[in-house]
Amino acid sequence: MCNNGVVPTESSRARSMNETRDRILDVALDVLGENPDAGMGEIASAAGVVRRTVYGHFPSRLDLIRTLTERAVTEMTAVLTDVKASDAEADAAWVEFIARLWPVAHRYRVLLALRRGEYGEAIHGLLGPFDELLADLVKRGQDSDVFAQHLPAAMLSQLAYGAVFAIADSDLSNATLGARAATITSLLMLGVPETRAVALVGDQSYPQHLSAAANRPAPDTTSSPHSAKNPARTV
Amino acid sequence: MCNNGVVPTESSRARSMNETRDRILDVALDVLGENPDAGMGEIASAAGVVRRTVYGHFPSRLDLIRTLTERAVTEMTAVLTDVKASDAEADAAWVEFIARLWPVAHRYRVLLALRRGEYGEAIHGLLGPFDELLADLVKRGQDSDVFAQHLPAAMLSQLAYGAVFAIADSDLSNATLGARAATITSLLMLGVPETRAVALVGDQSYPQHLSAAANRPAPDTTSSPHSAKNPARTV
DNA sequence: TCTCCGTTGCACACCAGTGTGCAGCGTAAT
DNA sequence: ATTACGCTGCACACTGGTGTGCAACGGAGA
Repeated sequence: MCNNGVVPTESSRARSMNETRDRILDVALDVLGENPDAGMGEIASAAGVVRRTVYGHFPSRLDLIRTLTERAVTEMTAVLTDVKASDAEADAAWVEFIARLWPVAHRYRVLLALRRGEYGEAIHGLLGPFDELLADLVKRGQDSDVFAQHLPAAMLSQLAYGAVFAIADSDLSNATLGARAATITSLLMLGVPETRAVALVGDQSYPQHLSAAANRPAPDTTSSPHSAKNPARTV
Repeated sequence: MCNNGVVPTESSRARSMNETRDRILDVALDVLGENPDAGMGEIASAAGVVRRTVYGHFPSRLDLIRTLTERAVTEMTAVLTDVKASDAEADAAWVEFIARLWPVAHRYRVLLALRRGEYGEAIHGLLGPFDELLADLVKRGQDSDVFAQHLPAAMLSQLAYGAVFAIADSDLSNATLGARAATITSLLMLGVPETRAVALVGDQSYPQHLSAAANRPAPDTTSSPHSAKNPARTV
């Protein structure tokens, strides 16, 4: 043994093992994103391993999903706390939050789906702290009259970021204008006037270079290459 | 046989059979609303019959769910087409639509859940025509600059009425202010300015002509303590 | 009264998924 | 070369749901 520390300098064996583990987690995020009811077999083969191997890393399906969720929640929470730390107005903070969340939003969409279904209780519990953080941001906005108050902050925040994920899950998910649309939509339902919303997305995150593209770039009545099972599953 | 017609004047036997059938459908709507993965056994016992009896009326689980969905879609479509028939502005039509849908919204919430999951494809297909109708209404609003255009009508409409169902599913579901909150929220995300939204819900629907009709069919406050599994599941 | 038939209760067979045990294989470390 | 060990492939038991078959019960209708 040349390693008296804990984390640094893993043996090649241990490293490749962690690679497998991480790959399983990554792939599971995708697979479960497409079909929250996917079995361990599907996840395994998608990760290029055998079902038995998955059980070698995660004792149970719940364990895998919990690990998955903890990972995602940690990342999202980090972004959110960081954004909230700034002294910006709530609406600007929201825009920043969505902008930084967007690139990985399609990965975390699965959390909303996982919330229902078999392990919903557990996943819901893990998301609890994050939900509170988010609700707090919205509450701040409501208290400073930046956001509307037609709904309690807890619910309004859920609706707003649920809408963001719904859009991220749609065909617009990759397009940069998807981020813009998602941000504007969420701002609107938070009660931000459209002019203000447009102004915010215009200069806060995605500067001028694509400010013109808002109006239906692709009517998109047909497609839906996305979502293997249910096209346009929206909310 | 005293009955040469088809529907009218059923024998007592046939009537009680249809009662059982309808009761199963009704109960299934509630049970599946709480847990979309509920099995035939759960549905059966909730309806006060045995699992075997359910299979006597519906050859398969899919058949039950399809019948359920067709029923719901028919009702919702009727309301929507009726609302669209008026020459009101799109936003006013939307308000009217939500107002008339609200009393039964908690029953149809299950459709959104059913859309994912096992039979998602089939349910999605059945909802298709309704979705188009709804998208068309939103499109009309966009074309007349009543609704915003940050998203294509097809998606915007889904998001908006998804939000309505999400609110209907929440704790506010029974309170009349739930309807108000749902309407305002959906209007906001459709791009209607807050002042206009408030004005619309203020005098368009609840006051005089509908105030009595909006909550007619037995407030039904008791049934289904709601959300057995996941509290505040929102979107 | 007797017959019909919806309902019941229990019996199955049949999946599909989970989780485990174990022998063996290949490869990096010693 | 030998060991350690992650991965494989196959075995199995178990669970929980679906859908069916069938004898029996019981009330409404002839």
